Amino acid sequence: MSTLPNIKPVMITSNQSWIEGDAVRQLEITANLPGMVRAVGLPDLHPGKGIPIGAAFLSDGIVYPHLVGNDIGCGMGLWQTDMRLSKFKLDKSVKKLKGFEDPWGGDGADVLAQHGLPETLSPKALGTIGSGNHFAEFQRVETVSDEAAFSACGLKQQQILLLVHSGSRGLGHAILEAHIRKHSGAGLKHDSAHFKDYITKHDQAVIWAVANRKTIAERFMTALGAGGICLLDICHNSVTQHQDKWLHRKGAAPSDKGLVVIPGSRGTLSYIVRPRLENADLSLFSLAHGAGRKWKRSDTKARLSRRYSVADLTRTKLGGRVICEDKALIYEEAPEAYKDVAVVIDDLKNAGLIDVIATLRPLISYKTRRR
DNA sequence: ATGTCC
Repeated sequence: MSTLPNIKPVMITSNQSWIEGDAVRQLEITANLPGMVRAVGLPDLHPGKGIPIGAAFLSDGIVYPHLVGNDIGCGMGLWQTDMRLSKFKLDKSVKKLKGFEDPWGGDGADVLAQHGLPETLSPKALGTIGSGNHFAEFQRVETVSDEAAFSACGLKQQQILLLVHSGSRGLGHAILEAHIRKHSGAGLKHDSAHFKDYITKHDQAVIWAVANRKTIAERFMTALGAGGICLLDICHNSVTQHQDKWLHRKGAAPSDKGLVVIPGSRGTLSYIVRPRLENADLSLFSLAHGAGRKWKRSDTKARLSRRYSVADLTRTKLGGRVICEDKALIYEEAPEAYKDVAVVIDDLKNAGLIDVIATLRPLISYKTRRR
């Protein structure tokens, strides 16, 4: 008599953190796909389109492209600009930030070549943020809790930072679509030709997304007459080889790639954290990638429109400005639609997975602006 | 999430 596999996901949460039942059910179902050996739900876990977001899955001999999703390579890049906080003019900067919906005027083929990618790989989309939860955000240092680690990575309290959240745009979308058309939700056996084809394209999309965040950062800094250096770039949607198995991260930041930035929402602080490697295996070398959604996009307008006008939403409780000239999106991405990132951070800390190095305060959150 | 429909 054979027994069905029953993989129990490990949950990195506490009773102070709210996880939807739907998200847990999605996690349990996904954890029991053929070949799955371990699964982890992170404290920002929330329901997705069948697959939960804020989770990591380890499989043996098989890869599931739909667990990575369409935004292959999506992640967070953090730049330290050469603009000093004391000289940063909020209103003036807000006025200067425009035109990012137009194609980038630079040499996309050259950027791709610099990253070792074919020059024909969607060069025109490079430098565009996209929609949904993507953004570019200027920030300032709010608190430093580990001075040594803070300065060791080159951080300076007086410098304006730029956080970019974007991914592989139409490229990743096309890669997943092509896979789904042929194989639906089926996995790819690691010795098949389709597997090799997918992994090759996936790895290109991951690099493309890095190039995209870099191009976006340069566009934004150039718009303010500034330069800057990249402090970190962390991908939270990918599948990578892990020992002799395959590790899918769906809205999960790696804890074995150095410092990680975990943003809350445009109305809360972001956290720069140092993963604690000695405990990293507990969560499949993965961390929360943000606060996680609390409300469905489709619910936000009804829940908030009587409390806040669009104009209200262009300013946050922390004094930040929001550039989002899309009425639906400005409600969908309201801080209230997200869980409390402080609780997410607490859960990761209490699990022994991270130490907080610093917190960052949003100054200008750029989503989209009409031409 | 998405040149948001091939």
